[in-house]
Amino acid sequence: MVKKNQKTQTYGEVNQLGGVFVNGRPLPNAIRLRIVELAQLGVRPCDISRQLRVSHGCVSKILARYHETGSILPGAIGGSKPRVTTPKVVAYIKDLKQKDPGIFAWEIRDRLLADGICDKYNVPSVSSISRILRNKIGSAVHHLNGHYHPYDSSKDHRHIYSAIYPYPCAAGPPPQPAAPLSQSAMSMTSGKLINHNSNIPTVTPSFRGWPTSHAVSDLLSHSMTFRPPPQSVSMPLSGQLSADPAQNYNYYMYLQNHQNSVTANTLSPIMHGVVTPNLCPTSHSAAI
DNA sequence: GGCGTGACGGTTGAG
DNA sequence: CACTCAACCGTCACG
Repeated sequence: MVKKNQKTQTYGEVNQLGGVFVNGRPLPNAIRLRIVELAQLGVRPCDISRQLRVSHGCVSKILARYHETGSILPGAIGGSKPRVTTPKVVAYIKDLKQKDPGIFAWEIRDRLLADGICDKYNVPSVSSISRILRNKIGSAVHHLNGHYHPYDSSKDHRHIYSAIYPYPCAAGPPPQPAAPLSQSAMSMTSGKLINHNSNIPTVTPSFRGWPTSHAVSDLLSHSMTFRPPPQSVSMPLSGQLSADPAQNYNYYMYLQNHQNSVTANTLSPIMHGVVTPNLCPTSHSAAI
């Protein structure tokens, strides 16, 4: 596993356009930035695809996401859905049940909302509450009171996992549509963090979700200040990318991200919770 | 030729 | 701590 990761992340794979990519991993933020940047300069997606040597499907996907959410960042990879039946919620349900053995599951649900234990985004479904009553509080009492709910729709309550569900991974402000870059946004300097190894700006969301369009604009503004690596790799000005530098640049970014991932400069913002954990190195892999 | 989209093989991380 | 599984990824091929 580790061996395979190291091999893949070191060498990557080459797509039909000659670009280097790592299967299963997001493109580097700098590439994503370039895609959005070039699109806003009026470069056609097909040309962006050729210039950056990224598949047009990927360009299409990134631009579509940007227009929809205002973010260029990849989504949160991995992990499990948040649990709504936290110990606190279970304890509260148990308390309600003990105080009023005849209470219905839907009444408990209403109480959870009314009492501020849950909000509309993380309140358990009626069937979930029934399951809690059945499994965690005692089936005997539950059945004797005739409140057993035979239908278990536990597979159907995914709607409760909202984008603003308040847990560390998906919490945060709702997505905002993309807006044209403004000069004021371009000149913003707060709310960002510069990676000193690469001079690539990093947004500083304290959540694992989308940054605001301001954050994206900020990112875009600083992508212009990206410094090319000292080797033969160059980073042309917007709209003037040539194919080969793009490939080198692409490949360089993978190597650089791989190297950065184990440095204190990269780990520091992560430890301070200002970089999306999705972009953090893990114990299994150091890739972003 | 350009673009949207689904299948595919892959990675990730909470549980 | 190995495993599961559902989230995500980019590429590719098709229409």
